[in-house]
Amino acid sequence: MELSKTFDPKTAEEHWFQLWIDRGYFTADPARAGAAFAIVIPPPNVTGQLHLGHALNVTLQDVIVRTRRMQGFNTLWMPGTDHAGIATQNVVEREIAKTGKSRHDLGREEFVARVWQWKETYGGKILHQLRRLGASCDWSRERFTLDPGLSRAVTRVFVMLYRDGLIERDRRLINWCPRCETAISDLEVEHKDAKGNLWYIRYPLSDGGGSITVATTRPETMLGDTAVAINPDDERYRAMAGRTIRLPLARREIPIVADPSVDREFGSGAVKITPAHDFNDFELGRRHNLPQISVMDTHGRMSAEAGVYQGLTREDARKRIVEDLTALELIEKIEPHAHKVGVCSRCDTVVEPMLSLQWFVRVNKPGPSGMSLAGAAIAAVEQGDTTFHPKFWENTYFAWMRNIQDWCISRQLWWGHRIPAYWCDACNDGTPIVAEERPAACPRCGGADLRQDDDVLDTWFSSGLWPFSTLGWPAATPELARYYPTSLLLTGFDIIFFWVARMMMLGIYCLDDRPAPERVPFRGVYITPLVRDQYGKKMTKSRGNVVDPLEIMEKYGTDAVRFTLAQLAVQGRDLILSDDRLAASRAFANKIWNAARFVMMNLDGASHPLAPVDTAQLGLAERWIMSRLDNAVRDVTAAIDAYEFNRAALIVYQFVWHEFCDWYIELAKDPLKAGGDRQAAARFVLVSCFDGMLRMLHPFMPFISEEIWQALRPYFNAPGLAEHLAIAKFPTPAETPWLTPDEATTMNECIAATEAVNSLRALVGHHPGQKIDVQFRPRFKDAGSVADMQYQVQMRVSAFRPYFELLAKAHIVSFGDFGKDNTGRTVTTLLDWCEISVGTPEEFDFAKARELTSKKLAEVRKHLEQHLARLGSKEFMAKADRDTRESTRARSEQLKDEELRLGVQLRDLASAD
RNA sequence: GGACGCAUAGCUCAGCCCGGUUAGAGCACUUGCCUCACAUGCAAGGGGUCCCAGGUUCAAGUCCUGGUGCGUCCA
Repeated sequence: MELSKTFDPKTAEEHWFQLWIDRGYFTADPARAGAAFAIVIPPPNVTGQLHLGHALNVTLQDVIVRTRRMQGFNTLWMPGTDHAGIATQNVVEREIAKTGKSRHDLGREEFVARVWQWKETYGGKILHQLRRLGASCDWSRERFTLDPGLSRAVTRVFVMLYRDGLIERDRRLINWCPRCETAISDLEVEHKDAKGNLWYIRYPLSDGGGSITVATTRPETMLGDTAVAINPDDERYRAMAGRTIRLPLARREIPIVADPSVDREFGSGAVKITPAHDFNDFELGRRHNLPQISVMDTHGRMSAEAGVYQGLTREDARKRIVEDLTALELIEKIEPHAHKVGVCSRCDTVVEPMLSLQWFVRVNKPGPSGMSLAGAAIAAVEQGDTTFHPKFWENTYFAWMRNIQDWCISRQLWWGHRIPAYWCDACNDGTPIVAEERPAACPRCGGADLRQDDDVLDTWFSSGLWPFSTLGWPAATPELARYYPTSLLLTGFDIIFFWVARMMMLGIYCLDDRPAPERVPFRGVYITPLVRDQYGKKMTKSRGNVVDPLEIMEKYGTDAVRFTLAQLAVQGRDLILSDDRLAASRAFANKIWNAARFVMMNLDGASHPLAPVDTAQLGLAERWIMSRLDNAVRDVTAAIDAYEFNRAALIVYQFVWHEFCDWYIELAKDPLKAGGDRQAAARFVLVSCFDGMLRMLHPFMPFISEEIWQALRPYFNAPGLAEHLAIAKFPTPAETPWLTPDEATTMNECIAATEAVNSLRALVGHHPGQKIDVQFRPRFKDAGSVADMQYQVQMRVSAFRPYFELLAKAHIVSFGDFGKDNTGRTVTTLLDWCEISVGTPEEFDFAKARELTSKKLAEVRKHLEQHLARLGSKEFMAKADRDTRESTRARSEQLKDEELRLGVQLRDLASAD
């Protein structure tokens, strides 16, 4: 079988992915043996499009999942999507709007049906995009947060929390999006810089004795003012506390109150208090028992409370009110003022703090366990039941959890889980009936006329259950027993609050029947870096610098994109993606492909499987590359275990390119031509090495590795060989070392000597292919005779001579005398233990060589001085540890010798022309 | 206003936790090679006040303090 000249990513990607799925390789079976390794995917929005954040997240998950699967773990990677309440509703509303209708025209039932229709048609898109990345999820278990099973879990948790007194309905100030017409959580509000004004408004005192000036950024809310506040320590206003003012335009009397929270430096030092439209004012109002007057409706228009301004938008009302106040000469001045405005993260509309009746989760109230939801979630991380990687993200988690506010979970939407609370119109009791199933009749009056609460739950409420609702909870399924707690969660830092924290709270609460460390939803949380563009900027739609992963996958191949992302995934640092890096990864794929072609070509005529080879009888080069492979395997395994994806990728890259291809393939060329046992051994090692290499590479580049592995598979001689690489065993290092330390040194010396000759070859300008004569000479003078030293060098060289002569395209002509220096036309380089000379052509310009040698000499002198200075320092000798002293002394000896030899070389070079 | 992260070659980044050879990689650049796996390649080479200032130490890119610049999150 022969491999085509170039690798075709597209064909391989489609073919192998389909095959893996058809064979059920990714299908989890809780009954199967092996320690469990489970990951739930952060469910993307059904409305989502694949972006680089997903690509990174999924690539890293796949790297770890594929590794664990190959290591024999019982692996589950749970895929799915969430229903994204507001986002999805918005998409469908926009669609309906094209026909000139609103959702209200359709009615709730019809509208929800339309959303489902939309979901069935377009909702699977992002999951298909994840498949194209090669995600080895158990696709047979795909879940959606509105699935019946998951919905049952949602209802169950709501009822549990309600009965435990941890959910309550309350009238509070919440963030309201007037465009989406729903409550949103604090986290769904983005704070943006805005240029506004600071209006200084004179409020006349009721007793006619002058006025007090307040400064505000929102004059239109003045109609809802119920006080003016000043700082009790502010001499300017202290006397006014307790007096009242007459609120302009509204003609109400409101008090002046003193409160230490008022910032004396801000504006005039006096502020208007509007408890129904500002969070700070709300708190202050509570402390002073102020009434709350809401002056806006759910559309953000002025309400009946606003009197003549009723029906105006917030913006128009502001204009009118400022005009009217101006006419009354109550505007003292207007200053430009930069401040932050809260906008809805979904639609960018300015959010309105609104007084509203909503459902809340009481996250700080002690539950049946004695701990609050937040408290338990904090404790779990403190105790190490769940660990963050990198660890510093735990600070972010703690900071937020310790300041967490009650969670407003109700949304005035139609798309989502409807709150399982029922109201009886007959007895009109005012308390809801909360139950998993709709009750047949009111338990209080027996009335059958029950109305379900109109609100739906925040989408994060259901995503908060994801790690166990997807496993079948509340039923006691084998999956739940086997895979919970999940092993790892990979997600972005931006949803530590939204999602991670909520899963922690709800997981610990729901799995209460287990011992403490088993309650948490995941043992580890790996926070993925942020992907930035090549200028280091965050990718955002508004910047227009969003890179479409599918496009780059098309251009470079999925394997190359995955490899690049893994290689750049450094813990705790953002990731900058550039075309250069992607191109380098594509070149890497090409390199591997061509190495495979080389091997395949040289297997021509070999038996499949290859005849077994006694590994103890292998040559040095063969055992050397096997030992390097083991080394790489060890390091890669450790790197993946530590979630150091960049290091793991680099190790694979270095081994494949700079050990296997650069050295072993070159070393194998000779035996491959030789035939017989040497050929058989080389073939065996090339194939074995490739096998190990591909297994190690597979988690990063699944497609090309599988493609090559299949081509080589017939030659593998192993009992119980897997049919496909996707389920083959991840390599482990041999139990006994392939090489003695001396043998390892020999190969290192061989490589160093080859590099030295190449360098000299380039210096003198010999053609790369030309075979050249070289001379080895002893470097150190020791107690023995010249003949002894020569003999020793000769012995060392003889250990690698055939390899060296092949690799360096060199012929060793002699082992010259030490001290008898080169006066001929040669150039020389120093190795640790010898020096090597090659002859120069007639026309060679020695000035170049002299310059090089002088430069080296200067460097050596500099370092020698440093070392001598250290050795000459009493303190160093007294305080540095013995090993350091020894190595410094040894190094200085070596440098001294190097200095001497370079000096001699320089003299020789000077006399050469 | 509070907190966190980052600063090393022209670019993108390792190395720092745990101080001690001549500070590395990829890309880019220069030179020479179409050497029968690969020109998406091979070989060689140039390129670094490790942001600044202090401190600790026999010894600092690495540890500590302060500063500057950039980024992010939370108010």
